[in-house]
Amino acid sequence: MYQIHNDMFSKACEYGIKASTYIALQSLQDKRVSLKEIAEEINSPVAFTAKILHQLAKNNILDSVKGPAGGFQIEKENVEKLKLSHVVFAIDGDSIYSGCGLGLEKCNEQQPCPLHDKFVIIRNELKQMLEETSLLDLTSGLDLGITFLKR
Amino acid sequence: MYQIHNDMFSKACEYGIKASTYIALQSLQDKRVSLKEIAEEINSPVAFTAKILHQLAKNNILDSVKGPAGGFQIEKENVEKLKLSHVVFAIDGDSIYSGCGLGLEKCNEQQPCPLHDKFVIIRNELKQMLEETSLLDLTSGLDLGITFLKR
DNA sequence: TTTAATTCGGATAAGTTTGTCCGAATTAAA
DNA sequence: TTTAATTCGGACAAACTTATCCGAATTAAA
Repeated sequence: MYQIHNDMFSKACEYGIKASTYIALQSLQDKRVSLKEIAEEINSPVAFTAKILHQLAKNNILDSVKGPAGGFQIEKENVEKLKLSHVVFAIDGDSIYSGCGLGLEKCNEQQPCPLHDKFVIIRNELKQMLEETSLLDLTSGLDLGITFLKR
Repeated sequence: MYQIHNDMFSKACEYGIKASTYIALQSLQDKRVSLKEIAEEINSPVAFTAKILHQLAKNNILDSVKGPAGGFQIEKENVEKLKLSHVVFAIDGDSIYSGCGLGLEKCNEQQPCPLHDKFVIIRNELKQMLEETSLLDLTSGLDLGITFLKR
């Protein structure tokens, strides 16, 4: 009927997470990276990625520097402090934390949809995972060639 | 930046689940229900809902009858057998069971994305929830006014 | 047999997300 | 000071999802 609905995250969010992870990895080695390099490394459309990086920079997740030898960077000490939840929030807002699984305007403990209780459980686990996973966690396997940001 | 990304399910899926639940509830009382009534009860756009019901009927989740006094129905004995996973699958396909959290084409145990392990855990819980929740489960609270399909 | 209620199903429109283009602003280096 | 590399940011285009419209097919009832 429709195209496959495959997104726990939006594309913007996927790119944001992958870009942040790559930037974090390079930042740990004191390397600043350009938009072009990032897009290549995470296999994402350049201009679209630019907007997402800009958004992340505005939300103080990344530092951006214009001009030659400019690019994006994350303060070393922040690589561990920054969690997936921060990245997701900067791009998609607090959507993951609110909203009814069946799309009801007002759905809560008092007047829940039939799926409410079961849905809340799953979402809280997602929330917890996002809040306890840092950019540092995501970089760990990359160096060793255990994990990948493209393919 | 973008609109709030609020969907664990697509709208089509939300309507499909709510409609199936309402039809199940009425079917338990041997009532066949019309598209119009369904759309009203679940607060969904009529024509769009028609397409989703049609899709569910094609996948043998619903029985549909044309003509006056026609409408949609679910065999009583199927109300408990039909799980959320069946409804979701009929509308969105197997998306929930496949696909990488970060959108990689090839992401698996051997060559995972950095989020793979944590993502798989969450998704398996979602999968399990969908597979063990029946339409009967969803109807239980509706009669008693404990749960709601609109508002 | 006719009528009317209903689902079926294609065409099309509207809205959102994703993606592209291009010039402006910034800034390091020549 | 000029040049060139880069991010910034708006306008626009493409793709996908959601939604509407309307006629065809079906069928129970008048």
